[in-house]
This record gives sequence, structure tokens and C-alpha cells, in this order.
Amino acid sequence: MPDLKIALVHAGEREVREVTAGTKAWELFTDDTSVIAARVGGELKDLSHPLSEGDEVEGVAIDSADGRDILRHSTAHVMAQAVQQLFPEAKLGIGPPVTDGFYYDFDVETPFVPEDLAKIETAMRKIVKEGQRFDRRVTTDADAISELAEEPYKIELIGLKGSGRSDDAAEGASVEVGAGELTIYDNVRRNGDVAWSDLCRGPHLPTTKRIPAFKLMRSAAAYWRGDEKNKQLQRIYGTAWETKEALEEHLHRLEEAERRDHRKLGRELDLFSFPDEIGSGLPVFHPRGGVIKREMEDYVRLRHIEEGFEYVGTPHIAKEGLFHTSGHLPYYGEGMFPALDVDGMDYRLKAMNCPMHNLIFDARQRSYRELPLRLFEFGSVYRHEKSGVVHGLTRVRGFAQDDSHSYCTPEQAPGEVKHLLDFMLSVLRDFGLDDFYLELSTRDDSKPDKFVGSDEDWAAATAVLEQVATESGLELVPDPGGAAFYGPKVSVQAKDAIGRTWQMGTVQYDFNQPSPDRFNLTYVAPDGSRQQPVMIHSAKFGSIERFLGVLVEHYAGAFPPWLAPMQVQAIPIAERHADYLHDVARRMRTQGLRVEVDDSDDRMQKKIRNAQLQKVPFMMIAGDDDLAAGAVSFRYRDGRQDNGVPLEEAIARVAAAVESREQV
RNA sequence: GCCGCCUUAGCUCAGUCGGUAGAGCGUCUCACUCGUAAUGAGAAGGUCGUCGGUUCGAUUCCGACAGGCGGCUCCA
Repeated sequence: MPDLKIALVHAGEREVREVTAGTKAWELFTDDTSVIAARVGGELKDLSHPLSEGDEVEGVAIDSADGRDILRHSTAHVMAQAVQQLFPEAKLGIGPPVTDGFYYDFDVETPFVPEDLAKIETAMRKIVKEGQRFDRRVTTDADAISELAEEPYKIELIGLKGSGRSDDAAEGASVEVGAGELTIYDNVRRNGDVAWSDLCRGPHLPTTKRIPAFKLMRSAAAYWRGDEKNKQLQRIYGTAWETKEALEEHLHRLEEAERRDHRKLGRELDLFSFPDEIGSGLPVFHPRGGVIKREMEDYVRLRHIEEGFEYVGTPHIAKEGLFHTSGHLPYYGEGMFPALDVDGMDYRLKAMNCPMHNLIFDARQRSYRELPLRLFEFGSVYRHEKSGVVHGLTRVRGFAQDDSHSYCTPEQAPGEVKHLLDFMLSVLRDFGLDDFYLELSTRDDSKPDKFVGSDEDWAAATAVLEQVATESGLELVPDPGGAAFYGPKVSVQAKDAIGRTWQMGTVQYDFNQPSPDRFNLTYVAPDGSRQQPVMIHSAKFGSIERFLGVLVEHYAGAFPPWLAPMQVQAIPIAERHADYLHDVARRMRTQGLRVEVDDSDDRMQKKIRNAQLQKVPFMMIAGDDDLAAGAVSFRYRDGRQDNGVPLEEAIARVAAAVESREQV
């Protein structure tokens, strides 16, 4: 047999090797048990892949990003086999890896219940133990269609592949059929029996035994191919990891996220609630949550004024015609609350503030000298969110946007976009968020009816945003189809304390609303002609409610002092020390600090526990020693103590922490 | 909006195979005044989400609605 020359790539180093023809990829990695697949010429392949002359081969470790995807995809196959074993009538949808796990969709008569998941998991463990081999087999469309006669969804995917539309099938569908040749993976038992087969592009683990740790998480319905017009299939989500420890860590991270859940903390810390009597998605802020909300508003209002914005005010409701002019009714009508009949006229709750700001712009003749004209308010908007999407403070039906509209000349637009972006990032940093990336949402050219305006205008607007976003130096992620109907947008995505990303503010470039067939906004140019301004929409928090919810999760309820509902909880050691602390508290309040004295008849230890559970940043304790010294003792949330701090210094220390917006 | 699950005291949750309910925490009262995460005793508190149906009788079974949770679709 002639020899082949291949290159083994490891940690960026190339090592040329001669191997005999017919050598398979796994033979290069016999000394590394973490390798579960190979990257050959940049493409992921099974370890059973036969090598060819000139191949560049790299091992794919199970704990790498690609390795985990392969592990999870293989685990999805094992799950599907188990499901069809227990529910023979179940038809297969798709089963791709997703962030931190995988899913597989099934068409079954009755939805899965939690007990089913337990049974499926047991059956999966058996399959893993059997050590079934994943065996790749190339087939043709015709053969696959006859072999999969009982799997209508797979046949549909094969049809889509034929029409070159497999990418539209659904996120992840490409793992089923992909481009190029069609393959089926057989799960083969040690005795050679084929236990199960599935249409799949691969690659896969060599055997099911290479699945170290997995867990089924939940089941839910999902539309076939992600389209709500299609049938709902039953989806089972699972997760799989390279070691039992990695699985445990993952489960621990989920617990941590649960611990930070703003809905739970909002109740425990008495910040806000969602009374049924008011309606779904309509929060009320309790006094403690009100403090945080007010601090946010006071801060961002001041910052807007510093940045050249003028504070305005507009109503919550308007005659329907306004939203026809703006385009919201034709393009966004589904998202608005139904009309209210007032004296025979239809009124609508506003879903956006821009139409009203346009009327302020248009209230009198504007000169180029006034531009950029920047209007800002906390605009309350109401959106008729579908009942199934309402979620805590992050998805509500009524909320306030810290909304601004900058009217400027097209030439001024890039500078104004940059101004807004820099401004927004500095706001977020002051709230303790400093890890960002940007997303550029553009129109979907295949759905022209969802967007207003000419291709040229869209291209120009998109180019401005893209240029400024790129110049920011931040990572820029494309979001095709995510634009508003009137223009493209850049949104800021911020990572929180445990690495989750949240969409924060947005900057949108709008050449449509000022146009003659809409608001017909004009300014007088230096030459006396009437010109059309562009408007730049921007919300820095996005929504006050949502941002507050994100802050609760980011800080796990332990806010920095400037935002904390109670900054100082004063705790007397014994009743006789209460007056002293009341006195200190009074002095602190004159400096605007939020101090409360716990003079209840609880024991002092209990008061400390309560303050701890309320996550108050400063516990200020005083007993005989402190009284004698004219001092107080601090205890911090992490249990740190600082005893006998002289009064003046103590007050200054709290005031300084608030002033600097630092965390303590 | 769709699918599934859930709704018992302010909160977290038991319980009733159909005969109108219980704990812990919290609240209130009394006693205790204590140096860094729960003092003790007592009391109050629920038309068992709402409305219908079945039944001699419904918190329990059935249905509709509302609200919540997990997804899907959508989205700040």
C-alpha cells in the first residue's frame, strides 16, 4: 500500500507524518483519550474518517467548543433512540446542540410529562452503557426517502436540502442535512445489530460510551421549523458535559442564576410586585424599589441635560391618526393595545414616544442653528405583548423609556450617533456594567413589507451606524432582520456579573418619520431652503423597568450604596443605645443618606441577620464602647467589621461611598 | 397567541381517596435589652385564584376565565 503524507496539527504546530493508506483519523490520537473527533482540512470529521494525501489533521477535544457540540449532538441522538424505544410512534424532528446543551423535537400524541423524562434518562443510560458505535453511511436522496418513509419531518428536510433551503429549516437544522452529500448515522451494537438510525450530517462521538455526563432538563412545545403556523412538536432539552464535575458546575451556575432571579429578589427585598388586579405585565414599585427607580431617573435625567438634551413631557394616549402618520399602526399595530372609543373617536395608548416628540419639533419653524435638537423624556409606553411572553420586569406591557430623539442634518448624523453611543456606554459604566458588545440590526431584504423606505436610504443609514459602531472598537455582531420598521439600529449588549448578556439601550437611525408623507419635518437651512432632518432615536436604559430588573440580577440584590434602598441600617446593641443612633441617623439624613434605626425589640443578633438578608450595605452598630468613644462600628455585607470608627469619619465614609457610586 | 404544568395564610410549602384546613417564617401582644446571621411565650390571620357544572355536600372531580412558571413564536 502506498504511503500518505499528512500533517498533524497540534497547538498551532504542524508535524508532517507518513501513514499507510487507509489510515483513519483515530489512529493519530490513540494517546489522547480526550480527542473525540478530527478537524480535517478545517472540517469536522468522525474519528473513523479515512485520511487522504495532504490532509491537515487536528484532534478535537471533548472539552473544546466544537467537541462539546459533538458530544451534545450525539447525546441528542441517544435521547431520540431512547424516546423511540419508549414511544415507538414518536416522529423525529431535529436535534441540534445549543448553548450549554441540546434538544430534540418529537411529534407525539401526548406531550411528555416529567416522569417520562426520568424514564427516557434511564433508557439513555442503558444505551450509553451498551457502547453503541456511531456509524456513518452515505446515501442518496431517493434511498433516504424510502428508508425514512416513517419519518415525515426528515423527508421534509431532505426536500428542503434539494431546494437549497435547508438553512431556513430552523436554527440548527443544518446539522441534520447540511450541504453536499446526504448521510445517515447508524447506532451499531457490539454484536453488529443496528439499534437505531438517524439522518444526520455528523460528526459524532465514536461510541455512546464516550458520553461522560448528561441530564435531561425539561420538555416544552416548539413549532416545527420555528414557524408559528406549523404544528407544535414536543421538545426535550438536555445538557451534556465532558466530565461529571463540568455537569455539576453547569447545574450550579443555573442555581446561581435562580438565586439572582429579580422576580424572587423583588419580592424578598420588597421592591416591586405585579398585582393581578392591575393586569399581567404591569408592575408596581414599592417604596424600596421606588428608591432605586428614582435614583436611576434622577441620574439619567441629569446626565441627559449635561449632554445637551432638553427635558420634555408628553401624554400616554393619542388619537389614532397620529400613529397612522408615524407608521406604527400599519407596521406595529399588533403590538399596540386596541383602540379606546372616546366621543366617537379612536384613541390609542402609545407604544413609542417618537410621534409626540415629532410634534414638539414641528410646533414651530426650526432653524439649522438649533440642530442637533435633542428632546428627552421618561415616556410611558404600553405594548400589547402576547400573554405568553410577559416575564418579570424584563418583558412588561407598560414601561417607561428614557427616550430621546435627536433631530439633525444628515451631515451631523454620524457625530450624533457617536455622541449617543459614548453617552450610553458611560451611563452603563456608572451602573457597574462594563463588559459590552454591540449588535447591528438591519432590515430583512426578503420581507420588504415589514420595512418603510427606499433601499438607498436604508443602505445609507445602515452604513452610518456600522461605521460608528466599528469605530467604537467594540465587538459588532450582525442581527439581520432585527431593525425597526423605520430604520436600522445599534443596540448595546452588556454582560452581567455571571456572564449573561442583556440587551440594554439602542440607537436608531430614522429617515422615515421626518419624510414629507409622514410628519413632513423641516428646518430652514443657511440658504433659506427647507430641508428634512434625520432623527436619531435612543434609549440608554432601554426601559427603566427592565434595566432595574437587570441591575437586581447583576448585583444579586446587593446594590452599591448609591442605589441601595436603605444605605445604612443602624443597630443598637441594647435599647439604651438607640437614642444615640437616632441622633447619628438624623445627622446622616441631613446629608441625604438613607438611614433607618432598628429599635424593634428583636435581639441585636436578629437585627444583624435581618439587615444582612435585606442586603443593606452598611450596618452601623453602637454599644457602650462606641458611645464612650463617640464612635460607631460598621459591619459590611461580607461579614467584615470595622469597629470604633469616629462619628465624623463614619458619616464621611458613607457619604463618600454614595458619592463615588462604588460598591462596598 | 400556541403547548405543557401550576394557583391552599403576607412569604415558602404540607394536606384533604368529596364531609369547608395545617407548619415554618413574617405580623401583632407580653416578657427579655443582649457586641456582629434567628430569645421565649401567646394571639390574630384562609369564602383553598374567579365563575359555572356534577353532587345531599366541592378546596378536592369537570369546564371556562384570570394569574403564574417553563418553552415556542415575538421582543425594550
